[in-house]
Amino acid sequence: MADTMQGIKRSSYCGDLRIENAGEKACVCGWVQKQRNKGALIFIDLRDRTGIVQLVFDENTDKAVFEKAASCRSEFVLAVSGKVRERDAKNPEIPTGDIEIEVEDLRILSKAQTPPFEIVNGCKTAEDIRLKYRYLDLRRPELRDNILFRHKVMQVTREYYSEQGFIEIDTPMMIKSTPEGARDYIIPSRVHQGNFYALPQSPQLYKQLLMVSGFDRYFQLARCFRDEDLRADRQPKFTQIDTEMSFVDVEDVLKIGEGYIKKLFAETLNMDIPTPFPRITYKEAMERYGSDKPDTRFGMEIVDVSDMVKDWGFGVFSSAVEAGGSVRAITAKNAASVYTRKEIDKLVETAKGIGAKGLAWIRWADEAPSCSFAKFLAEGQLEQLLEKTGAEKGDVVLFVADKTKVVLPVLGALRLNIAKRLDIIPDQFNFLWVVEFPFFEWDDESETWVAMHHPFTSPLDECIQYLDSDPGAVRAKAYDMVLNGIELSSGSIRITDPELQSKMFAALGLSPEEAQTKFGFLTDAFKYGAPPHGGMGIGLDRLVMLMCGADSLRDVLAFPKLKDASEAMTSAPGEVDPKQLDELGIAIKISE
RNA sequence: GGCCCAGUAGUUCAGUUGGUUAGAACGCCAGCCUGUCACGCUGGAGGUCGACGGUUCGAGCCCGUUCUGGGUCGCCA
Repeated sequence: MADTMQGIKRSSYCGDLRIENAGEKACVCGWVQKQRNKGALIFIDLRDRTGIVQLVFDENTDKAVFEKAASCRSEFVLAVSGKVRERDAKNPEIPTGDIEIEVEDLRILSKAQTPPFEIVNGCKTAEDIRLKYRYLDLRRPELRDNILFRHKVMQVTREYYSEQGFIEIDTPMMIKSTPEGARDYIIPSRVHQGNFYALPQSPQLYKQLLMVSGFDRYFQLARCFRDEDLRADRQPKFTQIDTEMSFVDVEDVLKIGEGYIKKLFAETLNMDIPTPFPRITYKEAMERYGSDKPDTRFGMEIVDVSDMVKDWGFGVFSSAVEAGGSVRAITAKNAASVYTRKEIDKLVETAKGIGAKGLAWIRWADEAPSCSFAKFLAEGQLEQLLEKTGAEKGDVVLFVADKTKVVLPVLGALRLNIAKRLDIIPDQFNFLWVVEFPFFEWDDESETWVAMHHPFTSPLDECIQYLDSDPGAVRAKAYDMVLNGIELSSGSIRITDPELQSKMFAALGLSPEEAQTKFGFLTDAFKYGAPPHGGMGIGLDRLVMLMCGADSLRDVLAFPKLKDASEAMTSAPGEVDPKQLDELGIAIKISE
């Protein structure tokens, strides 16, 4: 039988004891990190969520307690009482290194099997094994500290938005499924057989209704769900710091967002993030970085050489420009030593994988630059290209010629790929706003315009005139907060004018009837007095991940899902009792 | 769904040209040790080499199929 806590009470966390406590009696509880048996002297490192404290047992003090200590193995759960004393041999490596506890009462509250991996930082054990024993993995200080940090972030978040007059309001988790956007997780209804709720992808529509109700400023640490394939930075359930404000325009929303980041970094990492954040339009972000979420921690910006090369007679370049596309380049400084011919060939394959037809390049390693299309160039043209791209000896220049909507993302992806390889990305936090997103995006598959953000996004005032004539030119009051190449937040000013809203639906090819069925409850609400409003949702998980320096969302979530959206410990999802299915009127048909 | 990478001891890995009984480190178990803190020393246990099939006198290694895990593209308004 295990010992109990009868008659004792924890007086302190392990990691909190200091030299000032020397001479005091203390009772601590925790897990055995390590037992070191010296023969007639045993040390045990006891761990809880605050850290580690050393226990000491002397054979000559109390034989019975000593022998009990000798039986302790890793991960046993102990409660000990004794005297805190200054150590003979101090350990400057840990905060409690000046003291130890001379144990008088030792309780073994729970024995433990040998864990399948060691509970230590820098654990190299494969992640799937650690996820199967997540409760053990979470004992590791680095993971534990991420979870504790996440708690701090959530606290500061609530504090900031409350201070700014935002009201925290829950919105429903079981909502109506709308076929827009990502795939929904759906929940069958028993009462309404054949009907389904959906888990929310975001509280978008409800928070807009709250503005109509007059709450004016709303926030929520909202749980959101999307049934799409997972990535290191994508989980099926995620938490958004969801906000909405009334009587505002773009400036007001961005200012609140910046203020939040500034306070958060100051109070959790003691870092000053300069505000306002740099702003860049979507168009400029695409043209300079080939991405709508640019990583601005390094240069290697895209250069347009279309005008220079279009008449040079090199078919690959000239035909791309003639077809309405462009020829653009990036210059990787001092890359020639890493990017040998063979490595450049790999880059070409990478580029093809992303959608490019090929990659032209100049590699300037030796005295004379070598160029993949040298034989098509006339005297002096290579020099012109080198000058235009700013290339010098030691550099590699890469060219992509195609439709511009292929060229830019390909170069953007190569830019990131190369920067990682060359290890030139400094460790810093570069926040920026990407603004003026296009409202519409042409979808090749359905051959229609679709909303890039969502159909309630307000166009820029000066763009409304193009709605009918040139949808592609319509820019929106939509903005993203970007940190180090990751989209942290997305938001917009919404449409509240019914007339404008119907025009947007029409431009998206939605008939008034369809619009009414899908979104009627929102547009109807707007008929009763809707304040202008807008907001944003900040991805809490991604934010915490970046602040912790973690590589994966799984490192900042207590119980993440695996790549196939299952859960390692409970192996959810699982089958249900046929009776449950009967009540729901559901029959299972496995598709091939 | 496509592509790439990896599966050998509890864990992390090595394993040469296909050749005797598959190794190391950590962990685990036992013994010794009064100031350790990555404790030390001695000894020990621990393997369906992911699975199936094939080639071969002989397969951890070669070939085929398959399973599992990870990354990535598609997808993610």
